[in-house]
Amino acid sequence: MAARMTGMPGGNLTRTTLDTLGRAIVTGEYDETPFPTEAEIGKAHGISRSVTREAVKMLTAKGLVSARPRQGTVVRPAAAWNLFDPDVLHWLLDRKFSVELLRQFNQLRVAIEPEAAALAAVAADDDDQARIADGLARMAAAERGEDDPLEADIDFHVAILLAAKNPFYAQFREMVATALNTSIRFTNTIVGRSASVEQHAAVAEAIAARDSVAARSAMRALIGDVLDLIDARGAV
Amino acid sequence: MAARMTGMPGGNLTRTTLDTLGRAIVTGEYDETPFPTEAEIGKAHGISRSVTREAVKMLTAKGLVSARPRQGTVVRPAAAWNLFDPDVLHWLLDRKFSVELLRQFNQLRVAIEPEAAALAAVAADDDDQARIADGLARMAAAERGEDDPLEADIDFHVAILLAAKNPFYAQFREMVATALNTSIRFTNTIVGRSASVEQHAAVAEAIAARDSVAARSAMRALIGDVLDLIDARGAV
DNA sequence: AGGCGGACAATTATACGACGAATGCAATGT
DNA sequence: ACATTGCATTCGTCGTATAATTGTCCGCCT
Repeated sequence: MAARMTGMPGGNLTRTTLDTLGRAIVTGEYDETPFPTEAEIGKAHGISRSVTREAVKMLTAKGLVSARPRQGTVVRPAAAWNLFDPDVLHWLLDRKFSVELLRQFNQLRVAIEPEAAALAAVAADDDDQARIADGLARMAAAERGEDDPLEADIDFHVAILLAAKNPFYAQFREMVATALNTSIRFTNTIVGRSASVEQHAAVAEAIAARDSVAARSAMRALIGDVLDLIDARGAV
Repeated sequence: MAARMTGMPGGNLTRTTLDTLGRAIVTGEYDETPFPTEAEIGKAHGISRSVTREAVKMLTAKGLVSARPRQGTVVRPAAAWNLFDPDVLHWLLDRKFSVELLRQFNQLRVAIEPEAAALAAVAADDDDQARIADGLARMAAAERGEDDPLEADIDFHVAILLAAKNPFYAQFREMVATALNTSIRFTNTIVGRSASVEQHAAVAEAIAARDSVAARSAMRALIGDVLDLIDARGAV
């Protein structure tokens, strides 16, 4: 009887259940219908109540639901969701690729990354500089078709986030990675990225020259362009 | 035999266990000694394994630990922690009030809040404007000893974050609140906040005038001053 | 008739016990 | 010395039972 979904990646039952429920919640599957009870979830997925409870507890930890006796488990308003949780963000970006969400996320990037570049200009050590330079080199190589453009782009931005030497900025690492990953098909199909490498180079040079102000404005220009692109497209 | 810690706030056993374990982890209690087994945790706290597992699962959801059979549960490196989780941030700020952490957090605020103010200048509706004005008024009142300065300050900043009309910015709501809450005893004991109200007023006026640029720079100046304060103190 | 209080029921919270699966480690044999 | 095998440990999963909480509803009192 048990579903025995051991074929799924992650192997672990609780994890797969968490994923399924998380996705269902962010796709608004329980906006009208009430969230099922533990017993119902278990029956529907062919899992025991222990597994169900652990998955629900993890959803609770991420702010997606809250549970009380007699009331049942209820989906919390989206404002209470922990958007910076990698899982939650992943589910959100996967659900249907909303341009609106992409715009909002890049509005965040335009705040974070310029400041990260400014901090990096001050705090980056030799390893950080090397990593940034490497990311840039890979972007240039990708331009010539010799490397993966997405990976290179991600590496570059992540290198700067890490070079800021601030754990809060480092936190955006996985977020930027997943967001870039899902947004690339959008931004890249619109415009050639010929200018992009130059802009990235400007950022890298400013950081290498330890010029905080220049690094900040270069990065702001870079992401600002992406935002303009999205706004232009979104306003259609 | 069971500890019956029903006197604790939050009432719920799993929650209190989560809190205890979370605090222990961020205070580095398991940096040397290995993380205990589920059975050990249960025995130590006088709780069943179910509760233990659910608490550990929540820690897993927040990125603090990872578990594998035979290997046991291990504390993940701090870089993997979900710093933007309200619980995690709370535990961190509570642990011993590190000036370094406060500085790093305000380095984040100096990225977020000016941009939020700029967005608010564009997107704020009448309710948002009213809330911002109210926060400012309360700060002024607090200046005269007629209101709680901390609450007023928090309300003001939160109002701007919400006015940005971007869920990612709204996310910082609880973070700024808790951080301000714990940092107030630090920043407030150093300098009188006479100038502070004026700076806040400048931000509010710029937003009311729908002047993004002015709002951004005013907010940047405000938090920049806080940062300078911390840097001056931290550099002793 | 209307408000109020208590019984009832539904649902999560907690607990206990058992078995399975994975895996690091050691013993063992070649 | 090395590969293989067996073992012990620990998390993973399951099932069931009981407690606690609280919304709902019914009946009683005013």
